[in-house]
Parts: sequence; C-alpha cells; structure tokens
Amino acid sequence: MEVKTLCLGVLNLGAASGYEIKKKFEDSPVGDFMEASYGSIYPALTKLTEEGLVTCEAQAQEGRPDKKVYSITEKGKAAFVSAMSVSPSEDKYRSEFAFMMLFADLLAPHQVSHLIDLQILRYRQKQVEERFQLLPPESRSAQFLEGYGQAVFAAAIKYLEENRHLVEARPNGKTQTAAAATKEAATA
Amino acid sequence: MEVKTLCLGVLNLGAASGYEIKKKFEDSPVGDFMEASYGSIYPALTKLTEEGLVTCEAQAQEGRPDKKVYSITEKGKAAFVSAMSVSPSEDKYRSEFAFMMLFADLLAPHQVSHLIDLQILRYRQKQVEERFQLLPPESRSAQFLEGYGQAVFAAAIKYLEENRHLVEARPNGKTQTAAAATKEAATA
DNA sequence: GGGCCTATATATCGGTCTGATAGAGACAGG
DNA sequence: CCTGTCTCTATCAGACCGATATATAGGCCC
Repeated sequence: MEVKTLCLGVLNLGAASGYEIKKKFEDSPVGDFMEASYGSIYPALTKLTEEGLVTCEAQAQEGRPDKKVYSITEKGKAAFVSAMSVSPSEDKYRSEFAFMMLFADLLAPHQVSHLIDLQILRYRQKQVEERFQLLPPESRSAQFLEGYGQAVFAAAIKYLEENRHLVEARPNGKTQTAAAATKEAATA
Repeated sequence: MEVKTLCLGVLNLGAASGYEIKKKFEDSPVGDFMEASYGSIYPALTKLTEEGLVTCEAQAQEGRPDKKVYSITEKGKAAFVSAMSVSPSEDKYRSEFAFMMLFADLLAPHQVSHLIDLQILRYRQKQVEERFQLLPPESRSAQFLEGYGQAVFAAAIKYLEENRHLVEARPNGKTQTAAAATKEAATA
C-alpha cells in the first residue's frame, strides 16, 4: 500500500495538512498498523494534487509557514474505494527484539533480562496510551481496530512473562562462552 | 537493523550463500520477525566481504553459476555481538488488512466478510506451516521464538473470530451506499 | 533575560530497501 | 516435449525512512 493511498484514507475522514496527517497516524490506533514519514507524505500530497485526487487550500498563519489544508475530491474518493478493493498484502510483524532473542546465548544474562523487561514495558505503555479517535469512539470500525491492536499487545506480554525463562535460564548456571557452545554442540 | 547485521546473524549459525540466507528467513521462524530481499542481501554480502567481516569461497557447480559460500570471520562475530548490544527499535506490526477495516463501511458487506475469512486463513496457514529450524529444535532460543510468533497468531485469530461482527453488522441490515452514508451522517 | 525544550508547519536529501525482473541450467510431471 | 518449479547470482527503478534545516511561538526554570 502506497503512502498516497494512506493519505487518501485519512483525508477521506476529513481535511488535513501534511503535518496533521502524520500526527493522526501517531496518535490514533491506525498508527499501530500503518505509518508514514514526512519524507513520503509531502511528495505524496503534491502528486495527489497534480492528479486531481485532492485539492489544496493555503491558510495564512502568523509567524508559522502557511498551513496547506488538503481535501479529498470526488475523484479521490473513487480512487480510494478502488484501492480498497484490491487484496491486502500479508501482515508483517517486524521485531528486532525477537531476532536478538535468537542469539540470547551471545549476550550476558542480565542483558537478556533487561531486553525482556524493556519489551514488556513498551507493550504496557501501548496498552495505556491515550489516543484521540480518527473516527467517533462509537464507530464499530474504530472499536474493532483498537481492540485488534490491544489483543495482540496483550498476547505478546502474556507470552513474554510466561516464557522468558526459556532464554533467561542457563543450562549449567554459568555464562556460556563460545567455547562452551561448541563443546555443547559436539555432544548433542 | 541493517541487512548486513541480519546476514551476520544467519552466518553466525553456519556458512551459507546469499540464496540460502534468503531461504532461511522464509522457511524458519525468524522470518516471522525479520526479512530481507535479494536486492539487499547481495550488496550487503559484498560490503561485508570488503570490510573483512565475512569470507567468500566460490564452489564450482555443474551448469549453475558458482555457489558463493560466505563464512563469518572472528572480526565479523565481534561486530555482530557489538550490534546485538544496542537497544532494539520498537516492534512494528504492519497490516493493510487492519487499515482497510477502518473503512469497512465503504466496502460491500460480502467483501468485508471475505477479507476477514482470508485474514484468518492466512494466520491458520502460519500456524501449521512446516519449518526447518535454524537452530536445533531443542534450543531454548528457537522454542522461545517459535512460541512468540504462534502466541501472536493465535491471539489475532481469536480476536478476529470473536469480534468480526463489529465490522460485519450493519445498523439497518441493508447495503450502505455512499448516499445512505451521507444521509446517516446528517441525521447523527 | 537567557537558555532550553516542545509544538506547529513545510520541505529536502542521502542512503537503504523492496519488488520485479533477467538469465541460465536442472529436474520432475503430464 | 513442454511447462513449471527449483537453484543461484545479480541488477535497477522506484519507494520509503530518518535525519536535518528553517522559522516562530509559548512555557518553564534559574
């Protein structure tokens, strides 16, 4: 899914500037599933304007640069509905933390524990994070999305708490060196 | 995390060609959390060789182009351990499906149901997918990683099944057209 | 008042990564 | 025999991220 499509989606819910589009991703539950940087939002809005899918109205402001408020056109709405009709690509869960856990035996035990603590903390913060709603709170779509994220976060926390011993425990209670690992592999 | 680091990690578990590195991501549980394309793996291996972090040995093969088997050096191992010592970036869960659900009211009801069916099916396939292990199956790291992915998949499926009615149900039981949506918004 | 952080707001840019594509022989199935 | 799948390397356009620049207002601490 291109950033152009993401922008059309947000603008479909109401006019906004490039800055506001970014903020909406950061501060609403959509941000758990999709994001975009300024470096892709601004060029996308320019292209969308050229293609006639959005219109731009510059609002003069004191001090700050003009606020360019973008609105979706009928043509833009049609393009968005059309983009929503193609099959979505598969979900991607990217986690450097998980990758690092594969190599837990290269790290000192306290480092592993610290990483897991940090990971759980991050998920807990996501659970309590206050967010404004992109759609009205009573919207079923918004509820569905919010709950989807929360369900995944809760599952991750639960798993980490219940299974952290797998990577924290040491077979013989001492730090595993490269030499020890080789020896172990040989006997296995 | 750069692709160079991902390659070092895989090579740390055993020598491999660029092709094999890609396959290992696809066919093992690590692929649930990290991935890389050929377009980034091959240049990464070239750079790693230049930097002396890996060595390359070309094995002549009948018919096929030479198989370039890369092995990690001591310098490479040190670099990898060093890379594992920096704090991981936050997990990212990217889902076009979730984004589309925000706009469920723009889609025909049967399309929404179809999307959810497809999503559940994809997760079920991930649950039963046969994978070879990057590390020996009895490795606790491998178990931890495999379980982490499975826990998240299971939670996603459970949530989708229990809450799909939120986006499938219609307030008045009829297909919502653009005109109907406008009318509804006016009365709300 | 000075220093500093945060927020609003647009915009650019180097470097990185993806996804598609190409080429080329092997090997299996219909 | 032909088509598809597999192994293997490799490239490239286009998309995207993260950092940075610029400029101003407002709040906070000392």
